[in-house]
Parts: sequence; structure tokens; C-alpha cells
Amino acid sequence: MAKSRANLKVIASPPRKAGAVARARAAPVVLPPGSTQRIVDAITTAIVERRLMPGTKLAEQQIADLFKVSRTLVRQALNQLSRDRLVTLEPARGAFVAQPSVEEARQVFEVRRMIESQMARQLCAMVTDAQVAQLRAHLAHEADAVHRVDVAGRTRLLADFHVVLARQLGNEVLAQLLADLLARCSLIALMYQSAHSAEHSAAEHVAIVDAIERRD
Amino acid sequence: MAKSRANLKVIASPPRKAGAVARARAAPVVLPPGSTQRIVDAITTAIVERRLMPGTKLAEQQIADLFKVSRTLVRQALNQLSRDRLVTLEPARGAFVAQPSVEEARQVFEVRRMIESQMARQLCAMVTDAQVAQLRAHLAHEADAVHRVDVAGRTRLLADFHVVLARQLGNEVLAQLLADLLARCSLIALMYQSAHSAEHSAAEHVAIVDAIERRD
DNA sequence: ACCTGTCAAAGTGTATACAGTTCCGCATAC
DNA sequence: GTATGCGGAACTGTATACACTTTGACAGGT
Repeated sequence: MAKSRANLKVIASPPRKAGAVARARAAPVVLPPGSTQRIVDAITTAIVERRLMPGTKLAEQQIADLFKVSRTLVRQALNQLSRDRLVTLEPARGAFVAQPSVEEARQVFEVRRMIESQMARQLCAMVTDAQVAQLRAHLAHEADAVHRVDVAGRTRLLADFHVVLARQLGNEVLAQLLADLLARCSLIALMYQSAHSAEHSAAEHVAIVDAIERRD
Repeated sequence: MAKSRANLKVIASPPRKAGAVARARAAPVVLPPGSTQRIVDAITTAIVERRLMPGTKLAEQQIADLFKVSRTLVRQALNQLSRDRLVTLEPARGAFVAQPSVEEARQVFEVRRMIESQMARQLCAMVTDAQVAQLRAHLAHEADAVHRVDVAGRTRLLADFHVVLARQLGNEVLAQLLADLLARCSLIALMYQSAHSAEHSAAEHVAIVDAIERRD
């Protein structure tokens, strides 16, 4: 098991690419302006952008020093992340970036597929031209990110695609559920998915939108 | 808005009915023997068994005194519950038992229906006779609870039905997802569902099992 | 009578302190 | 040379302390 004790400074580093905007999930949440959410977001993006490898130990004091806060807030953040299954909490040992098993990966994708398929079906019955156009616009962004080899943006856009679908169904609950699920998918993808699979996913999205447009 | 300031002692009261066994979700979790989980479970069941009405304020110090622990653990518990959407956290104001809106209720049930329908479809393709028998046994318990007007047991069994389905698919991830979703459903049911709807749900379950058995 | 500003009590948000556990290196025994 | 036991450093789990915000009420003015 890879128990890398890597330099955690990568968490705070914000090497924002030009086109990268703030993550969608973080934007509307202003409720807890307490800095806990800031830590959660930082670690989340650090994991998704694979600056933190699976198995890395997340020591509370180190992270606390990084963000210039007390361990209290870091603990809250790690707890939230463990609920999202992005980190695993081992009692009295600490927090580690999650290493989903192959079996778990299979199940997560299975669930995603189930939900997706139902979403597409429902959308066919009620989608408007304007919504199709919105989806097409999203696909264009995806293609752009894949072309520019923008790993961070690509991962985010591939995930957001499904959230957009859910939102077009007018179902915010579904959208949030998918957002959580897709964060897990991102981590899994980093572990098991080869690079070219990203293009494959993008192509799949095109096929889905095509099918929706044909009401099929 | 009902901001009831009711007596929080109802949280700790364990009026165990004879047939009531420990909740399925709580049983296998021994990982954090830290008493946080104990508090989460206590409040969860208190809400589901409608000893805590929606809108009730959950003051940290009161709960801490009840369980003879510090506010630290209570805060952790309330954070977890807010992730499950069973309580809402209002910054600098406190924690309250959630009051899902009608719209949110609709969406939650919509998601549940989507997942259910896919589950049933997949089960048809691979269900064994033994599994059908297991489902029938569960239905018998449900009917019993409905007949005995055992509100707590009834709610739990109606929820567990779906978790059993997920587990028969061999998908633990799906099972957990549903468990979370169903906790929310329970709260919603308490707010909006009339008593007879429980029988309706039970009847629906029978129909589902029938359909599965016919591979339909 | 109603609105408004001020103030104490209560409650939340964050930091710090302390106790118990785990981890890691080193010395000793075999 | 390998294995075993021990001791200190580092870390996690829980409790406590403190600052700031909200709340509710009362007094005074309109």
C-alpha cells in the first residue's frame, strides 16, 4: 500500500489555468462562510487534479499550518470529505486520500449508469431546443478542454455535464446527488482510467445529446 | 415557521419496543467507537420516530449535557446530520430539524422512483428463488408492523426494503446511497404523508416483488 | 400604541490544552 | 543477522476557554 508522505503544500497551490473558473459546487454555497468550506474545496480540487495521490496521509496539524487555522476546522473538513468518500478516516491513525477498490469502482459506475440512463429517458420527454443548445455548448467546452490537455478543466467539465442534465430536469436533489457521486468517479478515474478514456467519455456525451435531441 | 423549543430529553429516551432490533445502519459500524456515532444515531431515530418535530432547535449545549459529552462531539454529529439533510445548519444561529419543502419532497421521491425502477429492472434479469423468498419474508414483516401500528418499526422496514433490493444486486454503494435517501424520505413522510399512505407503500412493495418474480 | 436603540444573556465559531494511542528508532537478547 | 522489547516523538480524540454574533427585552422617543 502506497503510504506516501508527500509534501502537502500542493494542497494550497493555486496554479489556476487561464480558462479555469471557480468550481460550480463551491459557488452557490455561501451559507457557512466559515473557512471550513475553503479547506474542503482546496483538498477536493487537489485530489481531483491529482496533486494528492491516493493513499497520501493527511496530517491535521500540517494542513492546519498550511491554512493558518486550528486543527478544529481541519477536522471538520476531513469529516466532510470522508462523507464524500474522498478520504478514509482510520480511527486513531489519521486521514488518508481514499483508494477505492476495483469492486467499489465498478459499483459506483454502475450506479452512475443507472441514474444516467433514467435521466436521459426523462429528458427525452420534455427537453426544449434551448436546453439542447445549452448541452451542445457544454460539449464544445469539453472538446476544447480535451484538446488543450487541460486535465483539471476536463475532469470538471466531464462531471458537470451530468449535473447540467439533472438541473435541466428541474431536480436539484438529483443534481447534488450526482455531484457527490461524480467526485468519487473523478478519484476512481484517476486511479484506473487511462488517459484516452477521457476522450471516450466525451464522445459518449455527444452520443447522449444526439439521442436526446432525437427524443430516442 | 414552527420554531418549537421542545424538551430535548426525548432524544435520549430509549423506549425500545419488544420486536425492535438495532437499526441495520448502526449495527456493522464499529469503526469510530468514538461516541459521535452514538449521538448521530440517537438523534436520527428520534427524528424518524417523530419524537423531534421538524423545526425544533437543537442547541449544542443542551444535547452535550444530555449525553454527558462536550460540545465538540455534538457539533460533529450535527455536521453529519446536516450532510444527510436531516438537520439544517444556519450560520451563527444554530441547528434545526429540517423542514423539507414540498418541492424538495417531490424531487427526493422522484429520485427514489428513478433508482427503484432501474433496480427492479436489473433484478428481474438475475434474481434467484431464494432472493424472492427473502423479499417475501421482508414483506411479511412490513405487513405485521403496519397491522400492529408500530410507527417506528414500520418506517424502518419500509426503508430497509429498498436497501435489501440494492444488496441483492450486490451493490453496496447503491445500498448506502439509498439508505441516505430513505432517511430523508422518512422525514418527508412524517411531514406530508398521511397514515394510510404507509399501507399504500406496503402494497406497492408487494406489487414490485410480484413483478420481479414474474421477471416483468 | 408603535417603533427604535441599547444592553445583558445565551449561543455559536474558532482556538488552545490535555490525555491517550500509535509510530519509529535503537538497544538488547538470541 | 534477525528478532524482540522499550522509550520518546508525533499524532489523534476530547474537553475546555474565549471572542464574536444573535436574541429578546426594556426604556425612551415619536
